[in-house]
This record gives sequence, structure tokens and C-alpha cells, in this order.
Amino acid sequence: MRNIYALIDCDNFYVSCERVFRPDLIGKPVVVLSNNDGCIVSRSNEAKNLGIQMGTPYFKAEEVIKKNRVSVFSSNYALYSDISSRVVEILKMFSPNIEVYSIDEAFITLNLTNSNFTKYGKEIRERILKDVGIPTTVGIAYTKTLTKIATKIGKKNIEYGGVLSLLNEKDDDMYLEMVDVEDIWGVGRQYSKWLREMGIDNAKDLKYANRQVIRHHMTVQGLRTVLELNGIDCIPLDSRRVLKKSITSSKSFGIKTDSLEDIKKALAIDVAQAGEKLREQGSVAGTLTVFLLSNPFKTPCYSNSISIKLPYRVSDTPNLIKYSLIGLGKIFKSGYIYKKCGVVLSDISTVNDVQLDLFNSSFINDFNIKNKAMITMDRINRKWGRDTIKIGSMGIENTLKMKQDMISNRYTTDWNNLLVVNI
DNA sequence: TCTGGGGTCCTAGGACCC
DNA sequence: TCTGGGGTCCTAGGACCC
Repeated sequence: MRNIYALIDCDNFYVSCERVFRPDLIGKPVVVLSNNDGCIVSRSNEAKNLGIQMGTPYFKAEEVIKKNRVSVFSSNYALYSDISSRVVEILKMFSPNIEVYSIDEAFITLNLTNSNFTKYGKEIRERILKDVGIPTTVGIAYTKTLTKIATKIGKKNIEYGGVLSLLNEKDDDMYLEMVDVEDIWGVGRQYSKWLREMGIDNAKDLKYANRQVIRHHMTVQGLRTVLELNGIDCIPLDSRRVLKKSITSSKSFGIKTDSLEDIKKALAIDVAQAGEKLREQGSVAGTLTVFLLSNPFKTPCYSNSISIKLPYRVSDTPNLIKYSLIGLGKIFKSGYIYKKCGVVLSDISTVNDVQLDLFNSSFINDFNIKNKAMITMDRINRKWGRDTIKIGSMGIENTLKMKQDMISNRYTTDWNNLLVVNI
């Protein structure tokens, strides 16, 4: 029996989240910026129509933005992730099989007893819009890659009313022809350049391409994409809550700096954040990588990284900070203006798998004590806000704090930020 | 002046083993 | 002195995703 997939994809998600609390902005151009107010990462349809491109640096679009009175927001991840989880809760009512693919997309499988799939898709859409206030597009098909194609077309053509089903396969080729090769899930910049050179311009061309040639040039993943375009299900729903295999935390500095002392503090803050994520999933890390970059848009530039194999797996912030500062000391070179640093934790396993040190009997106690202290610290910080308790090396004030000049309130996750209504 | 952050999977090649 | 074939593990780098 064939699976039937639906992809529920929130429209212009970050912008839509901002509009939930600013309904006056519906119908008006709005953009949301990346961290540090660097690039434009979400655009309302009105902003798209002004020619504002995804990923454009803010300063390059500033003129168009001012001229057309586009509303601009810094990104507010506390708000977006809370709204995202509300959408997921609703989807769970429609299907027990769900894969939360990203902050604004989820796949579900549909039961064959729902005979009218398009109608069911519309019900899902309307429920999310009514209960959470977020508009979505729903794509329905026999493979996940085809649901991606369906939402892509559904978003561009309002006549589908936000739901497009490709279950009537004789029409597939007509739809596939509408989608450029660059826009296919699994085809990025490098592959699309090569495909274009091969005369493969759209999804229909790729569907009928020579499979051996594709396999050779684009590995098994490329082959899977071709098969999926043919309606052959190769990428199953992945509903496991998987443990992350690596955890990164890094940030560009709000102010560029050549000061090792400032960078040490910024790195300690990143490490603390990574450590918290590590403990949240009950894991410990065996390897830690520190990296440091000067401004890549300026010459001369310098970047370096160093990986440190930890003597034993840890998850406590003081140890992680200790080793990362050793690493930083080894790669820091004076005389450059730095703009970013960060840490990657890898070689991750669960706490239960930790190899204890036979020759160091005090180690077990040490491990347990530090962990209890960390768990308590995490709990307090979750309840009372980030950095209520922190490690000394993070400093009192983050001198390189990122820019977020236009951030909205944390309306749904902070009592002090509740929406105020004047009557 | 101003250019984000956080992930996954696959492959090739080297080291090492029997 | 000559020399084979097959396997595993690890790492770096390249591709992709949101």
C-alpha cells in the first residue's frame, strides 16, 4: 500500500508570527532580519513584490525599505519557536504520524479512509489559521519530494486556495514542468548548475533523466530525488526524536574586536549555550572544536579552528569552557579584527554510555556532582530567564552582544511582555 | 559602516588489520 | 626474494537543508 504524505508549510513564517500580534501589518510589506540584523530572512508577499530578495544584506535593501515604508523586525526566536510548537500541537490532532522538519514545516501521513484529501488539507489549514493565526500551504502527494513541489506551486498560485494534491498522477508532468531545477528539494547551487549544463531545466526533465548518470554525479541522494519525482517513495517519514550528533553555538560580534579578553567572554557564552543544549538531550561530548574568523569581506583575513579530544566525555559548562579557552589560546593571533567565534561539540553519546576512568576513582563522584550542579543551573535559568546563573568567565556584561535593534516582544513566553489592550 | 546560525548525509582516501 | 585481496575505521571535504 502506498503512503500518502502531506507537507504543511507555514507561509512567510517569521513575518506571519509578527503579524499575529500586529494585525495592522496584514497587507503591508514586512521583513524580518537574521541575527545581528544582518540579512533579510523572511519577507511578506508585498515585500517580495518590491523585489526584495531572500538573504539580501539589510544595508543593501535599506533604500527600497525606507522608500516603501517596509516594516522591519529583528528576529525573535523565542516567539517563533513557541508559535511553531502550537502549530505542531494542532497537526498532531490530524495525524499521529508527524515529522517536524523545521521551525515552519512538518510532514504527516494521511489515512486512506480520508477519501477527499484536498478537503482534508483545507480543514488543516483553516484550523491552524483560526487557532494560531498562521497562514499555511498544504501539499499532498505519494512522496515527500512531490509534496515539496506541490507547496511550491500552491504558494505561487492563489487559485489553489492553499492546498494542492498531486495524487492524480497523470497530471504530474504538467506540474513538474512548472518548477525550475533550482527549486527542487535536494538540488542546490552546485548540482543545478551542472544539471542546467546537461539541459535539465525543470523537475519534469529531472524525472526522466538518465538514472546512472545522476547516480554517478549526484550520489545516491540525487538518485533518490529522481525516484521520488517518479512517485517512488524513498525518503520515509522520520518521526524519531533523534539526538543531535553535533551541537554548534556561534555568533557574529555586534562590534568587531581585536581584544582576546572580549573574545574569551563571547566564546564562554557560546560554550554555555552549547552545553545547555547538550544536557537538554541527556548527552555528553567527547570532542570540542573552537573556531575564530576575522571579517571575510576584508583583506587580510584570518580564520582558524582547532579540535580538542577531551580526556573524557563531559557535559558540564566549566569543563567545556576550560578546554575551549585552551583551544582559543592556540588559534588566536593578534593584529586582526575579529568578527565571529564559536564552538562545535561532537562525538556525542548519551550519559549512560560514558566510559568511566578506571584509574581515577574520584572521577565518578566528580562527574555526578558537576552534573547535579548543572541540572540545577539549567532549571533555574529556564524558569527565571537565561543567564540568571552563569559561569564567571562569561563576564558580567557581554561586550560583543549582537545587534537586535528592532525586536518585538516575547508576547507568549514572558509575563512582562504580554500584549496590552487599551479599551 | 552594515553580509546569520545550526544542522545532516555521502564519498574518497589513508591507515591499519588479517 | 617474491607478493594478493579483502575488510574496517576514521577523517576531511563537499554537497545539501531550513
